[in-house]
Amino acid sequence: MTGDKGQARQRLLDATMKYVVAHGVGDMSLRQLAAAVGTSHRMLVYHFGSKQGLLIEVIQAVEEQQRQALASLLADPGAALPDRMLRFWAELADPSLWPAERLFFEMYGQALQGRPHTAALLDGVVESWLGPITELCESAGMPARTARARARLGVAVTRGLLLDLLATGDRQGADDAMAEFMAMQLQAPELQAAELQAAELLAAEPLVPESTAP
Amino acid sequence: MTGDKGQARQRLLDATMKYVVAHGVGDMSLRQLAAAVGTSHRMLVYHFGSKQGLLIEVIQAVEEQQRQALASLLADPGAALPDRMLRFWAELADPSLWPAERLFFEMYGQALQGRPHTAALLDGVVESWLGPITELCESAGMPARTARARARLGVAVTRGLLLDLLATGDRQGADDAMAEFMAMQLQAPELQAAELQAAELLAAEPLVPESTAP
DNA sequence: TCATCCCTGTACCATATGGTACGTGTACCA
DNA sequence: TGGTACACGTACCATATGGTACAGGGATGA
Repeated sequence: MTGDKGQARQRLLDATMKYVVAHGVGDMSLRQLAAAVGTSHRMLVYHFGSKQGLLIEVIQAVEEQQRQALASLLADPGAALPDRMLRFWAELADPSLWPAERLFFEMYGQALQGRPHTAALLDGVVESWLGPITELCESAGMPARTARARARLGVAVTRGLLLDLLATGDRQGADDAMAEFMAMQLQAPELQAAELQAAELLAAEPLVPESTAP
Repeated sequence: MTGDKGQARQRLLDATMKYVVAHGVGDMSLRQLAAAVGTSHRMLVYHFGSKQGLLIEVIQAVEEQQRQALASLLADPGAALPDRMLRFWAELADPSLWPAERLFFEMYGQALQGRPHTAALLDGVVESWLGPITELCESAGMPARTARARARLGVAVTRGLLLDLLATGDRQGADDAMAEFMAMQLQAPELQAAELQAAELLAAEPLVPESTAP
């Protein structure tokens, strides 16, 4: 129809992304997908070699979208740090992004269980965010170690609250918790002494393993 | 062998839990499971009715373990709040619990995507923790609204850092971030003014949806 | 001894899956 | 005009899956 080399393939990949964002990646079969995107499963194998190949491309595309989201966080350097964080949270918490975030956590969970392709997802899943955010914190005047810990904490808070939001749908509750975190940061921008104290407590803690998950 | 009614069933359920904790629940087939626990897939269907039935029981068992973990958090009321939180984190972060936590996040991700059985997992996944922890915070002197937000934040931090830890294996980094959070709490136990300010900022924020996940 | 009940295994079935063989159409280039 | 490369569909295959029919095994109680 088009004739342009690779164009059909790209069209299929885009349609697949849409389908996967909407339906998840867990119980995806080539035939269902093909029917949904208006082709035959034969074509998917033709263009992507195998189901694995397709999944890998999808995951890479998701990673690419993440990197772009990160880049957008670093843009607009005019605004103050808390303001930028608020904007970022407001974007992430918007329902229009929920399907993509569900997909992210689904693939994250599968990757943690060692699913072959998804495993690569874990490589930079924390580190790639840490660098830039750490710089952000340092530019706000924090010492290096504090900045890194604070950045890590920020990523954790964001993901944890997103998990909450996706499960409960309670936007108000999640916003309140994020506001609390912001407030704590505004109130306690520097706290090397207390931080050191807490770290020592943690290091000296006797470990008492017990039943299970959080 | 035993003759006691229901005992064989319980044995299979226990063995299934072990298998599922170790291998995940995503690509579990009755035959693989049966081979791993030393029986035939026929018996699994016999005892649990269907694969669905088995999964439901497994998930209920996981939830039960969660409730027990929560109960253990509330025990030992002698220690101070930050100390108790540190103990709790030290327990959760111990590698012996990682497999169970991987399973938790895997099922969480599947539940977010609407997998039939797992969906029930989301019901109390946040709320059941919020109540007790909120009480904890209130008993530490926080006003009600702050306490609830702080509790929600605590759950988010814990789960977020656990996600980090499971992906990176960087115990030190996760501990540092948790210590930072503790320090922030010690430094800023009361902050109604700043909290309100942040909440208003968040409420007035113009929403600018963009690409994708966290 | 017989009957009953719980448990277990073997063999089987229908289905859905990922992947392949083969044929066709269409555009472009020589 | 012929040829080549890409795109696409139909039919098919081997396999693995969840679930079922059937046939006991072994213990308990009458």
